[in-house]
Amino acid sequence: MYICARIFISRYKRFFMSHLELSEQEIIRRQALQELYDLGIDPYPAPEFKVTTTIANIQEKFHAESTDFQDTAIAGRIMSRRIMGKASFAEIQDHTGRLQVYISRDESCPGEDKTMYDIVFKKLMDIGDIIGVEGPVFYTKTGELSIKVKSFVLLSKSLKPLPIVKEKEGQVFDAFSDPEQRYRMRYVDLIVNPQVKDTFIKRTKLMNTMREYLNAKEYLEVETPILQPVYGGAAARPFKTHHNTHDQTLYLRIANELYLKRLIVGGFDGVYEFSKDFRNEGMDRFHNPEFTQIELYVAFKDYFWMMNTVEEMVEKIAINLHNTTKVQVGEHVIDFQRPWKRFTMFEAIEHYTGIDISEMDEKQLRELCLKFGIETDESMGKGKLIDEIFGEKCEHLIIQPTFITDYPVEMSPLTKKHRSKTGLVERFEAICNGKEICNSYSELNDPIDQRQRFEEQLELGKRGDEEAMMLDEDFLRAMEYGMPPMAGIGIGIDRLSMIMTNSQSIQDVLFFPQMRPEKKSAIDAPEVFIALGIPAEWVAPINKMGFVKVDQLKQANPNKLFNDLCGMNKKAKLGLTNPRIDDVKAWLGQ
RNA sequence: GAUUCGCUAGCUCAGCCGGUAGAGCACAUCCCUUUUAAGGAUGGGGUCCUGGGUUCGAAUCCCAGGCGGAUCACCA
Repeated sequence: MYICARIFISRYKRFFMSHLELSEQEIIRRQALQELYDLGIDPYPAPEFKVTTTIANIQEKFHAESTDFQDTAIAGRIMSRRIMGKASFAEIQDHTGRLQVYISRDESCPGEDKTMYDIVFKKLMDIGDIIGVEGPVFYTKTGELSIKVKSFVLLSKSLKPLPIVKEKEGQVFDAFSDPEQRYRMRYVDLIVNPQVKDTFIKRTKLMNTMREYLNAKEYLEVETPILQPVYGGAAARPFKTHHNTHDQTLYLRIANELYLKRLIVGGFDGVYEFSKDFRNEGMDRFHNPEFTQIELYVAFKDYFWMMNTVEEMVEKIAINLHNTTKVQVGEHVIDFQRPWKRFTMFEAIEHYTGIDISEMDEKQLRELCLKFGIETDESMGKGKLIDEIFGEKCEHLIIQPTFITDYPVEMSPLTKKHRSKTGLVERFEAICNGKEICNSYSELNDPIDQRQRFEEQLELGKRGDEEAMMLDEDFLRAMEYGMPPMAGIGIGIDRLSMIMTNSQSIQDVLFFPQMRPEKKSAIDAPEVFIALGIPAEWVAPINKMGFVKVDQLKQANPNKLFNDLCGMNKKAKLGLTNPRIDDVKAWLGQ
């Protein structure tokens, strides 16, 4: 009895309930799926489908006199269909583009049996299905490049209707543009919005350009720990996790700087890593909790050398992606042609505010912040105040790629002191489109100085700076063995990708940006309803009426519920035996 | 976290001085052998985000909540 009920429930879940939950179009597609099986057609076949070319290749190489492309086979997704009796047109999309195919009944079914065209193509296939087609390439009467289909095969049946986006002369109709849906269902976004694919191809090309550039210089691409017992190398709040075996707290890395430097101590000349870093902070159009940066460390170089290197590398990226050093970003055209402008931080502040702060002490800087309307608090040292002034008054105004050099020592605990200017360090950031795209220094390699800087950080931490760095004893030990002088840099891949692809939001350059979990309304399992004495087949209709929890159902008016259920049975042609009013009252415990 | 805007059919959106829920595309049926954002005709399709309140009556007005966008704050 128990087993019988289980079997019944599971069958009913699969067919009956599922149908009530699905949209009409989804039900129709599932019926088509069954009809395909009935015709002996596997909607998800195993054998390889051999494509002979890509759509882009056809579009590029075919012309009216071509004798190639007589036996062309392509595979892709049906994006539109126009059925005109014995002849139809469909658009197929592969990974390179879209092409029209022409399917006529007599060309695709030369024999007596016209089932493939009349039933399979016209009735059982839908927009979104993935098919393979074979036939010659030709131009239609209206001059549209097409494939005349001699045969076709269904490769994957689509059960959910795609959003239909149409476009003519650059004007887009019915765009699939809701950001939430685009980011949550990136696969759909990629199918219907071709420019999205392009953005991500550019992002990969950007990283490949860097990789090729650095490999050509024989720097070694390495991997370092993501789970770190002591996080460091940047100022940020971390994600915290726990390793059971060692009963140990671990942090997801906020940067990989300290590990790469250990490798330089170990004797590598140049190392780099594309690293996913994690910072437990706010989210907006420039910030995602996980993000990518490349960090590069090269022994025996200084920050001037690094400026030249990053300039050259980023210029190369612009050229590889756009065939020019000029890139359209929002309203601006940004030119990455070398050499980039260079300002010291003091020069930049003087340039944008007219005030020379190079001789000011902490008190004067605090007063200046007050004058500029910049909020300050007691935890802020001199360096932080200068950084605030720069951030508030300069950074957003810098559109063309510009190096800002020579930062205050307080903000840069891992940076070598300036060779000639006291109170400053040999550090630069490149600013572009009002945002930092990289951060670099002549790296501190004096272990005594480094220990002192860490201790100053601890002091800042005590003053309330939540981002002050932790003291990393193992890193200091490495440095005590002797660390070569070196230049190091971190480049934000997401930020740079945004600029290089003219994207407004970091979410547009991440395939799967972090989002809140999708809300699932709490519902009671069918068994809970059945326990009230409700026949299994009536649970789905009751759910459909909005009663998804039994508590909710018990509040219902039994007379109305009885009427509604009988009404639904009739209207939706469920073919069920109506309950009696006393049954309904019994379910509700009345 | 704060402010603000949005959530209506599979998709894009209208309706919002309260009175039977709409359009285009998509879908279904029929007709049609070269169409192109779209062949023609007919038709089906809704928990108007959720919950509460006001009211004879709420997609619409009020309150609370959910999710998302934008701006701001922290940060790369």
